[in-house]
Amino acid sequence: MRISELAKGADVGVETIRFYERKGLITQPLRPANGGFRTYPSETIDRVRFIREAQELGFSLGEVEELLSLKADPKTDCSAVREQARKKRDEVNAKIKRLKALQRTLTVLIDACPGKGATTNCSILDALETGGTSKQTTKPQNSSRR
Amino acid sequence: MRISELAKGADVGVETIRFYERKGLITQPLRPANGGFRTYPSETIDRVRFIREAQELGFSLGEVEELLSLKADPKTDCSAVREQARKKRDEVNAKIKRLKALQRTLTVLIDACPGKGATTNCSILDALETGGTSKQTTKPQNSSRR
DNA sequence: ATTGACTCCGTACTATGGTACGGTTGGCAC
DNA sequence: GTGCCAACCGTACCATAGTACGGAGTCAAT
Repeated sequence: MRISELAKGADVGVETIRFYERKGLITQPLRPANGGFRTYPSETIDRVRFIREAQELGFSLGEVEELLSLKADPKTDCSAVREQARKKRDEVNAKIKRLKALQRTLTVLIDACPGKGATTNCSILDALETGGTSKQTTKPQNSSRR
Repeated sequence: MRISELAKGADVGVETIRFYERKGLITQPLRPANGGFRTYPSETIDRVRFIREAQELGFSLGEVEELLSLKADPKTDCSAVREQARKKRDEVNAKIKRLKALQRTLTVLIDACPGKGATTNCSILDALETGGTSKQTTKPQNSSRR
């Protein structure tokens, strides 16, 4: 398939494909020696879709690369890969937990909100105090400036 | 409290506080008429912390503003606020679902990985086929380019 | 009253993740 | 073989989210 078909299939622009190629997230197929256009394997669509999905879930392209490279060097041992995957899974779990906390806060807000009248108590920051999204209520007083 | 104390309390740089002020995410206290430095109410720490937390959970500053403005205009009816909160909660729920799918994929990968030897089958994209993170296996063939 | 740390403010610079532009070449149809 | 669209490629530009910088003002201690 050609680049425009790939882009369409993954629902991104052609420029985005090229951008990912420059970033090394997808490998650019060689141009045929006899001249002409590059042809992409259809699996690349899945790869690009995965990139978008992971990105929308809050991973940077750098992190997406880490996720994708869970396959890595075919001559190295697999245990490192598994460790990486575990680490990533923990990260994802942590993120889920925090999102659930935020979700609870929003529920507190929704329940507290009378649904009509002035917007007293309809603040997410007020709801926070009741429901709690904060990971750290007591600050650890880190002295080192950033 | 002064700006540096606020920044320290929220674990961000002073410049970040100023940046949020420019963006309108936090209101800049007036400088005392008789000259001198601005003083910030301590609640602002919570506000800034919330901004960081929401951001890390994948909300843009624009979206964070939407979350924070779930309080909005004190003279308008509260039902709009509640609707907004519901919408945000649904967004958060959707994100949690997708993260769970990714988490399952990672688990499939971890389980499939022998833990030693060459890294065959230790690819997240292979695991995807087995576990499934894709929200849409059959593409909706959207004709409009982007 | 001078020093030093902090504040204020504008402007400039950075990184990330694209998006657009313009010129050239390639493929294909008529 | 002339058009025309798409691919190719480099460079430029954009928004977001800060971060750094330089000069002037402020506060507090010595």
